Amino acid sequence: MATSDTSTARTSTLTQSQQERRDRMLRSTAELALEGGWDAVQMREVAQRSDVALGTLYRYFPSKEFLLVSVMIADIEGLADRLAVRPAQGEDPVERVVDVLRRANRALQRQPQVTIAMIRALVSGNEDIAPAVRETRVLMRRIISDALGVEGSEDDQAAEGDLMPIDLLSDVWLAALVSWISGVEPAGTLDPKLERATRVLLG
Amino acid sequence: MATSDTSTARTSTLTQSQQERRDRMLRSTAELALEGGWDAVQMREVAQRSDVALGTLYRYFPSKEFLLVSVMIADIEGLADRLAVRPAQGEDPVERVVDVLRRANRALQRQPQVTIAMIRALVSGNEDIAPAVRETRVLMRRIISDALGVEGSEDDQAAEGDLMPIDLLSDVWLAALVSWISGVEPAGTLDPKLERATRVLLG
DNA sequence: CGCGGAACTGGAACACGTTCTCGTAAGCTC
DNA sequence: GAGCTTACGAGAACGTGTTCCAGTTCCGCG
Repeated sequence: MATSDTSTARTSTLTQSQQERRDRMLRSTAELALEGGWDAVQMREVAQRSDVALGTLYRYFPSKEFLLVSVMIADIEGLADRLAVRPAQGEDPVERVVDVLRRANRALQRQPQVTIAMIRALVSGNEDIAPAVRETRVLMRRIISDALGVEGSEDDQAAEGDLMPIDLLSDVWLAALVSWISGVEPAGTLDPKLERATRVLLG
Repeated sequence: MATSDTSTARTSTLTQSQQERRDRMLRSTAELALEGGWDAVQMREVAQRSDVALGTLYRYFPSKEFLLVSVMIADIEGLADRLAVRPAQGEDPVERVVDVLRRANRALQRQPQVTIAMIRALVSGNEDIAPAVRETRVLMRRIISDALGVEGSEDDQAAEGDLMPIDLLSDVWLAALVSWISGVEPAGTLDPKLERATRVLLG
């Protein structure tokens, strides 16, 4: 759903070739991040691999952080699509959330260098990417609440019901990722920690 | 306690003049961050204000992030000292935690530019500052558990009792700070969010 | 005191994110 | 199709974090 929607605000004003250019840049970024992490994602190199001038890269993505957060958004949308196709396992809503978080973390840890680079950009504090960062946070929350099977009405305005535990859980998720990329905790502690947190917060 | 301890590992091997140099550099950093935030903390400028050569600055603090995290550690230790002198208010342990977090946030928000710069360094993902980052996380957790009046034995090994809620709360605290510096949430939402989180997690 | 090594200074040099300039190509309107 | 506007390409240029180097000072030790 997310990838095939050609009428969104972001894609509507781009020609075909522009869309392709944008995709190339995102792909090159992911490639470079996969090969050498944050340091390997160098703007000149991204531009070159994408057959695009440096200035063009900056026209599409006004900073390195913006570029990496954009990759992250695309990644999360991909994850959301996969989750839509094959929803979380389990009868118990809590179990489903645990399952989803595990799958998400597995995907993230499969390419640690990429994840680290993306999270680093996400929390960089760069002001000009605030909307993009907000979007990732919304997506993270949505992944959790979808798995939980939230009973709220259509408009996300209402349904204050029990949003807070979800908010808290997504905060814990973010903090866990930050702890990981900061070298404070090894990757292996992510899942157990989040599983316990899920049971405490939603159980 | 933290500031007057002259026998710790970090300070024991430094001469008087070296200790003074180190203090000057930390002070200059805080000054510059106060004036113009992250961008204003420029290594050449820090060195110049501290009457120190650039190379010397780098001998003491191997990166800009390390420098700012060091300022943060000093800050938190100062806060811990103030808390030791005038402990948190309230009969109820949960209320005390709420109170402490409020005081901490007030201190942080009084100098938003400084805080933003410090948090940005804290979550930078820079590998060579992992120990320092770990230290700040320990200090943050300690502030919470002290306020809560944790009943564990002396050695922090044992007392698994209910450390997790404290861990979670400190994670939420970090995530809230990150949300703030990322421009995802305004500063004003920090306190209410943390207060509700505290009640949910510790209540 | 004299000496050897570590610490410090001043400054050049390097790397990479970001900006700017200028000429060319592409797409839109009449 | 002609002209106008906007996007793009190529590359120079700038700023700042970081490293490096040659010379100097400081400090402990014989």
